[in-house]
Amino acid sequence: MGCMVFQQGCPVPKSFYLRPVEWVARELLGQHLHHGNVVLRITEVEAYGGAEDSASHCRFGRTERNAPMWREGGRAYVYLCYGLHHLLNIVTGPEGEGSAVLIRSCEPVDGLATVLQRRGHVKGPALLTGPGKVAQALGLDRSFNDHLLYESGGLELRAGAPPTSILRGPRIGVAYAKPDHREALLRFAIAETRWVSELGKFPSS
DNA sequence: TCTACGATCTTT
DNA sequence: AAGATCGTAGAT
Repeated sequence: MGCMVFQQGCPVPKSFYLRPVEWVARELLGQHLHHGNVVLRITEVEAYGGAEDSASHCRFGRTERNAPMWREGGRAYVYLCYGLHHLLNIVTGPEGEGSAVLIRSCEPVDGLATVLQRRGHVKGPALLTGPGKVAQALGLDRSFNDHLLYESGGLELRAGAPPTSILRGPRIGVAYAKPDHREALLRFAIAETRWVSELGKFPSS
């Protein structure tokens, strides 16, 4: 169970998600999100876990908004951020754990014309670095909240090529959290790609 | 009810 | 460096 590898193009099974959020986060790198004709390769993620994580939406316990996060892993948790951007999370762990992985950046694999159309006339229209851009490229809104990613139809996760090396650093935009959680190294990115936000905030090593 | 504030992105 | 823009959560 430590590492799960699937043949490329296969739907990722439910069991993949029912593991510690940090493992799932790392192994989501390289996997493919499918929605309609659009296919994106996940290049950057962040893990958020449990009621103890003061950076997580679950820090206040069960609420109406975070309900999907508390359910069984393998579903989407989509919410509106700053009143403007939809953010896509993938719920992990068993029912009641309250952990999820934020999808922060992706590289377009297919359906680029659709992505460009959805992005509009902004600079770097296909540079999907940042969670708001990812959800926009996939055409997601809150109607995808609670959607199961291991069932066919709609938004799906399928196996892609695993990365050869991974960057690890602190999460972005969680200044409000307690120091331990603010500084926790729970952001992961594929090293050999430019599809990563805030690259400078990884330890220079 | 009321109020403050975001797991952000874009332009200035 | 700041504005856009609104749902959520905690306070009243």
